[in-house]
Amino acid sequence: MTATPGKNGGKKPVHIQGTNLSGQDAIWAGIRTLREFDRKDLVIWVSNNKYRGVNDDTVKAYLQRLSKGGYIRVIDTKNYRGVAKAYRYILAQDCGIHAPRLKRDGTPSTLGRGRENLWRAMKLLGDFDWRELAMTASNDDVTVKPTEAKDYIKHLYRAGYLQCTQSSRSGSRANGSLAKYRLLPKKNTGPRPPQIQRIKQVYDPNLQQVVWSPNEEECCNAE
DNA sequence: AACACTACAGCGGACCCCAC
DNA sequence: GTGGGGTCCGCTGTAGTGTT
Repeated sequence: MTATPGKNGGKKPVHIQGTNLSGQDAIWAGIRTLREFDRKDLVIWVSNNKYRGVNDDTVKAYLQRLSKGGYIRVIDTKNYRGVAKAYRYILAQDCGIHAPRLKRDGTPSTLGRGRENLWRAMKLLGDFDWRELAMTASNDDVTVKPTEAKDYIKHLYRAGYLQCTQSSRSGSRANGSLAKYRLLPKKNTGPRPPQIQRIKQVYDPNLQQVVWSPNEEECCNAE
């Protein structure tokens, strides 16, 4: 299999996608609405309702994962003119509004869970330093390293999402303390965590916009 | 200890081929 | 002609290492 260079296959950066629903989110919403469906039903529903331009192959691949994971079940197959075959699925396990994140073999994926926990912990804690944030964001399923929490704080602070409520005191090791931060209420933009992209810019999927980039340092209000 | 940078693993989406 | 399966590529999130 060789991808044609000009076709630029592969995942696009979230800010290019320009939607607050991932393909999987849209597909899962369609499954929960239809309950019983074949692939064509689902593609039509998704394109009409949630996510214009979702690729048929994306639906196909996600259905495979859901099927392997036991979230949907094949209840029927039908033949077209005795040639092409189509599966009919039924929702077998409804885990709620959030689309299950699955690996190719159908087992749960923890990718991105760390950021979700950090974002939730910020809203929960009020004032926090990076150690407290990492501890609160960690649970049995996901371990958030302090350095990850620190990096996330750094970027959100630059993006103007966090207020520094207490500077760090590193002069004396005995009574030294870590800087404390607080999420600004007006920056609690929604349930989805702001993402630190590979090019180090901060993208808020709730607002569907880039809120800070290294080229626009002045947009960061260091308070 | 804190910060900066780089590399890697694995996921999501798209392309292509093949079976029916 | 249609749909399933395999594969590839770019991305994100995470881990590791070096520097200050």
